Amino acid sequence: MNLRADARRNRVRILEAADAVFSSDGLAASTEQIARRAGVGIGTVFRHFPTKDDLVEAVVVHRIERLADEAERLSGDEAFFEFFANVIRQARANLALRDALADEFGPALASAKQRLNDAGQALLERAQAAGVVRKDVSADDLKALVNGCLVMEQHAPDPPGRMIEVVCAGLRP
Amino acid sequence: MNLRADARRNRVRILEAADAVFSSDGLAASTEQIARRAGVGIGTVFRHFPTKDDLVEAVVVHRIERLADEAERLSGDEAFFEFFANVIRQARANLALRDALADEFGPALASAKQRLNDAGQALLERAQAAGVVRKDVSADDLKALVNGCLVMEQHAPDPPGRMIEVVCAGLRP
DNA sequence: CATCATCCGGAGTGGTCACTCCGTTTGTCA
DNA sequence: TGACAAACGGAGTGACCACTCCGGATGATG
Repeated sequence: MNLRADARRNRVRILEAADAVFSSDGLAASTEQIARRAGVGIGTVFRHFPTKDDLVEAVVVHRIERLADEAERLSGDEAFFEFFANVIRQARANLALRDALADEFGPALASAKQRLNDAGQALLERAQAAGVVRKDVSADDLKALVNGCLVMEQHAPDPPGRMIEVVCAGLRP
Repeated sequence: MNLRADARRNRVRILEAADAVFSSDGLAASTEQIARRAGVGIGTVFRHFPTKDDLVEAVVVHRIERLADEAERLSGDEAFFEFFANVIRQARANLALRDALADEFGPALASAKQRLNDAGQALLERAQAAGVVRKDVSADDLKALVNGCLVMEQHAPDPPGRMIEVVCAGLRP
């Protein structure tokens, strides 16, 4: 299971390059672009990560898990709105995160997204119980709201955050 | 400029096929798929419409112009909300319209979209003057709101229209 | 009916992508 | 230091796309 020194070094380089490229260009960026940036052949990328989805997961899963962690740590009646705004803000700044939330990839990413969704659902229900969010919004609507609001923020002119505010206002009873 | 009889017939078939395919599969559908459905070779499609954008425009522009017409005919303080809901509802039912609103294509489509946007802007300003829409929303936000709400409706479970209501509620002062 | 411009069909071109294969290089360890 | 497993590099493969090209078919015309 121990990698050779050069393999270990290249693996790190590939992950750094993938993080940079995916973050700025989105997950549709080509594997070759990542290989170039890492100073490595394409074959090397595919030995370390046999599938593009594997590379995507290696780069993105921990970001989503951190989002879920942050969500689970929130408290208070307004926690849901903080969660919502936080997800949008981070995904707006990171195209890898944005694409990971919008599209389907490997199973590890799917379960991380499930965790995030569960955390969001808990906050949503708490907010609804506190009467700060309308009751006709379900947990299944959450992904839709997040992705839609993300598109709004992406297309809207500066200053950022206005669309988040509009949607959050619409979510109140 | 008069076409031969078979050319005229094929042109109609291609337009019908393109309308059907683009509407149900989106504008990313391949030209070959349309040729097959029209019962025609790919070469024939490209003689009538030298570029895929040309074909897209031939199918979609009149739909957007009809939306603009409807918008210009609206009146009353709630007209903006009717306009907004109408655009979303139609684009949700027609993937060609959805993609045409979201992405860039030829110049004819661009100017049709401009007309639609102008009509929307007029309604927005009227609504803001009447005090039914918050004042910190600009005309440039319109496309963002429409596209984002479209994504919401696409991802949200039934019944349709709930996301429209949330966003419209958020747009009120 | 013959002639010919017009139009048709679909194999072919060039581009991009994820992914593979194998000859070559390199780290490791006795 | 020599020998070998491990890792590398990048040309090659196959799939999909928009778009082209030209030999053959066909509708218009006198």
